[in-house]
Amino acid sequence: MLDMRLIRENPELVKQGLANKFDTSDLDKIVNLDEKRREIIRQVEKLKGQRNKASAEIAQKKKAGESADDAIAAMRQVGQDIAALDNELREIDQELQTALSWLPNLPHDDVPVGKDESSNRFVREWGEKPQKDFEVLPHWEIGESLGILDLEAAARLSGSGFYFLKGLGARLERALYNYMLDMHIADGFLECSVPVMVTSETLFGTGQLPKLAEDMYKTERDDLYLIPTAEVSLTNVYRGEIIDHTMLPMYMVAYTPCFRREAGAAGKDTRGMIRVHQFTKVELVKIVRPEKSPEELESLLIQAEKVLQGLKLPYRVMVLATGDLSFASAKTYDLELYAAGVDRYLEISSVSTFDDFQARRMNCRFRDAEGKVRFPHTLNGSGLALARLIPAILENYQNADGSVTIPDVLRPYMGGADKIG
RNA sequence: GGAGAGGUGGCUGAGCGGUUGAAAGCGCUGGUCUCGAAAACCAGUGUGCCUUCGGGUACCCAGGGUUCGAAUCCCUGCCUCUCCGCCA
Repeated sequence: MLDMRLIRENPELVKQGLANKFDTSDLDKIVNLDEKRREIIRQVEKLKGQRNKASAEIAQKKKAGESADDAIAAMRQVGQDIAALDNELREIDQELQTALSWLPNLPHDDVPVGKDESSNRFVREWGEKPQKDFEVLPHWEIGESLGILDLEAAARLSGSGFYFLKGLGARLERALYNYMLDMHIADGFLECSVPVMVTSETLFGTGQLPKLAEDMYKTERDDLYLIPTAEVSLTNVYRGEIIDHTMLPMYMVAYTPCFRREAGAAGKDTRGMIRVHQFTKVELVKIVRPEKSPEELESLLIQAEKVLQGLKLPYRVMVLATGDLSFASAKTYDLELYAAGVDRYLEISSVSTFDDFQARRMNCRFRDAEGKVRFPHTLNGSGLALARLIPAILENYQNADGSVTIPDVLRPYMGGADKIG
């Protein structure tokens, strides 16, 4: 949620930000609703002042045993006027809140302006693409031939867009998330195990609702959504609360399944486990003091990179263009992992700062050392997505004989095994 | 799922439909005292909105309703607790 005060006082700045994000919301309408809202508040509060005064007098008279019938009769009309204005105010409030809830966050000044990913800017890269003197099979082929990935079984159970790992494949997933969790915990993140079904209020808080309703699974009977990312459960942990500044910065990490309908993605990445409806992910979330958030973003990015460096997987860092940013994000770095079998870069982590956009939607605040109540900044980053990591390992660590070498750092988690196959 | 009880400030906990934004206690902050600390005493201590910056107004789980007037009465929803049932 954007600050209404900012919109009111600096509409041109907000308009520019929205334009850079290629958002077409009618900001003038919002400014007008806001003005109308304040006008009604001025009127109704004046009447309420009268009413409160009269009520006190009525109470006094009754106490003194005098008749207050005249005063009561006189206030009857005022009471009706107040009710009418309150109704009008409620409607305008609702209209204004709805309009505000559809406004995306504003991008930072240093985010490249552009309508899609072709404007994303290269930041840095790490590692060498593996040189292979044989044809590297894509992960779905090598996975099937090693007997560790059974996409047919997954389709039998759930239809297209699911994966079924077996044996050392399932073990590899477990090794990966244990490796990642251990690393993040050692670096100060609080390990959390969280609900994967949440209410619409929770999804509103992080900005998935109202805009992304079509991209999520919903349990109609109970009105709960399956989370598309653990960001939702972690970030909302103090929704509606005022926390003490000594709790900041708060670093959290959780391993969860994630659920995405991938509506509108038909035809893209139809093979293998790169784009699926259910995948697992280790997610990192930070809640921090506003003045610290730029450096917290950089260190969060480094935290995600550390996983790939440990696994010796080559990647590049991109900063997303304004048009490629998600609804709630003010600035996002993508980590793109090179996978030799499909011969392309896969988005494996998205590291974002939301400024106070999510905190406002969640109404999550903190009391600073001076006792002042303020909105914190929230950030998150994948650390990392397993359904992209496993294909990259199966492809980049593939050997000519059809086996796959297990990265050094995972071997302790794999019962000492050094290769699959 | 069935039966019952209940949701009040950071916490505990009062609160006949009418000076109740809300007693009291605890906690916290500042002060006095002290070489310093503890104790004691004194003072302060919620959030949002509107504002002509004097103030005004709203909020006692949430949303409706009754009333001149609601923390207090009524309805709906959510949540918590106890007992039973079911169950990993």
